[in-house]
Amino acid sequence: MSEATPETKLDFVRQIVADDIANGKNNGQVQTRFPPEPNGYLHIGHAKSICLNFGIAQQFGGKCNLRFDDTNPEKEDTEYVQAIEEDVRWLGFEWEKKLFASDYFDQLYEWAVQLIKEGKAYVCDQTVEEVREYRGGWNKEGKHSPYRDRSVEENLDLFERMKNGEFADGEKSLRAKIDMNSSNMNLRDPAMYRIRHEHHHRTGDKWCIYPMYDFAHGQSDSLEGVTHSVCTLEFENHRPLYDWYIESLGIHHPQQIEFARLNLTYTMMSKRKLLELVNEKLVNGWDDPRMPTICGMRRRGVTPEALRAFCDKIGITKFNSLTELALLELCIRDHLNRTANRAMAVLDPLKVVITNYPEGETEMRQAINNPEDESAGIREMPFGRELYIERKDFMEEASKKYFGLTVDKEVRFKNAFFVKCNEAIKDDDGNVVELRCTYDPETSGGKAPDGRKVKGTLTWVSARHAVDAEVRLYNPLFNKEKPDDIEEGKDWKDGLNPESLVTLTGCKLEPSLAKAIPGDRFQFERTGYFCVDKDSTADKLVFNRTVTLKDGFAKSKKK
RNA sequence: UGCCCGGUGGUGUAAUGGCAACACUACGGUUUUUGGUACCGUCAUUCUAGGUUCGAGUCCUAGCCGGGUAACCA
Repeated sequence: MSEATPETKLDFVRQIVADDIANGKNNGQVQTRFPPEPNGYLHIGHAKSICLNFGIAQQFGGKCNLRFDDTNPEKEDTEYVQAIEEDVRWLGFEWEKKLFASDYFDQLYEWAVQLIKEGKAYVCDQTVEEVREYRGGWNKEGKHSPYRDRSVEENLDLFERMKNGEFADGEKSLRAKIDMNSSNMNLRDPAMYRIRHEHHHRTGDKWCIYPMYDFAHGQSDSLEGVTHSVCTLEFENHRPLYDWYIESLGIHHPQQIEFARLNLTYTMMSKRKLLELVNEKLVNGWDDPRMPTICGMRRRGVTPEALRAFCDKIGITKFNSLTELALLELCIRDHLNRTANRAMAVLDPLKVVITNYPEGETEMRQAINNPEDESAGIREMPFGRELYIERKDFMEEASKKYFGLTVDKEVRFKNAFFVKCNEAIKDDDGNVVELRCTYDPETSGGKAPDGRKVKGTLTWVSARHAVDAEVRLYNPLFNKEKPDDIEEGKDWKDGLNPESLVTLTGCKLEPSLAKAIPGDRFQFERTGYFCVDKDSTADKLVFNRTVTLKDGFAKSKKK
């Protein structure tokens, strides 16, 4: 269970945890939590946090909860709760407890009353605009709200009446009485409760006042016995407030630790913008395989193992980094290379007729399912007179660097024979529509008895037995490494890649693929990793390209 | 403009005062019935300037650069 070997380097968060255990802090216990707000779908950035929080618990013999920070009913919904649970489980983690901040609304209310009684909180009648004005600025002192010195009795009465629904939204708020001249804006009498006559997805209409994140998060951690409250960097300035509430209330004090969120090249991580892509139908839903969402990546064919390996490789620091998409692709390829069975598929078919192969005859050729995994076994695929190869595997004129077929050149058809092209048949427009070739029956093992060698090995499928499929090729959703860097006068959506989805129809697959079901993953040899999409039916197969293979030839061509 | 947090190859991380290490990318090569995989090789004055120290990427000071931050969002 423990991934920590003596050589394992601990990131700074794990180092803190390890030190705390060594020092006997929290009685050597470790409790973490993953605390999403159920207002959207999880993306790969959340995966980093999930792997960190659950990973720490696993590694140090602790526990990790899944807690929904559902303190703002406006944007939240059970649809998201279910999706989040599914995604966390799919990633390979199981929570100790499933919790909701909304379960603590009664306790939180009592704590608010306690702070009022201690003169540390007051009901304020200022409008949002007035609060902003009175807060001052970075170089501007704050001013006390005229309601700051209300008596405890009045505050108690007013707060109860807020709860009872006697006031309209925005009419009043409960504020912490801290320091209107703090250099940290979060401490200039922050709001604790706001009035929202809104239906909550779990508490229904019981409440019309809702606690702010700051007044709910730390106390929720505390209630759950969280020892290490790990969150992202933008909450650094909230830590003093987190600590202030905990200390004022005199309750168990978890330690908040902040780390840098994930940034990926060619990828947009903003929840708001992802929502916009979905709403404006710029993508086909949250699980569009181009989306950086966990469900999108799942549909695309990415494995949880690959995602976890990625999260492990990127490390945890406080540095605002930009990770290259290539690293994610490496992790995906690495896992799929070991686990995905090989198959032959021709995405852009060009017919090949083996003129010296008897008409109407077929023979079965053996193919290794996975050269990286002997236990995957072998399969058979039919070879005959008419075949398909990739159109790009034939060139009329080619340099010596080209390993494909040209007229008068011989190549190997993988798992079959040496094949030589004799003639390219063209249509009236001059397009090559068919290759007339001959094969050498003596090369059945893939080698020639006379020792002659071929440079190229091509993939192929039997025309008579091939099954048709639609294949969806995915490219990065954005053209730019940093889609958030928006040029003057441009919109972030101008950076969308028009070729992020390329749909191919009439692709020809080896017959064994006919029985593939949604979720099945394969390596189409020499092409990439593909999985069966959920749109796929027995009548119409649909494949998604998860990631291409590394292509050394394409690279050398670029030069 | 204040406050907070950062800064190590193209990228991401490591080095916990003692030989700057690992991975990715790129480039070159070996092997190969996938131009895949595997394997080998090449790529750094640790942001700058001072200081402390026998010794500084690491500690101190200043500067420069980057990020966060002034919702009744999280």
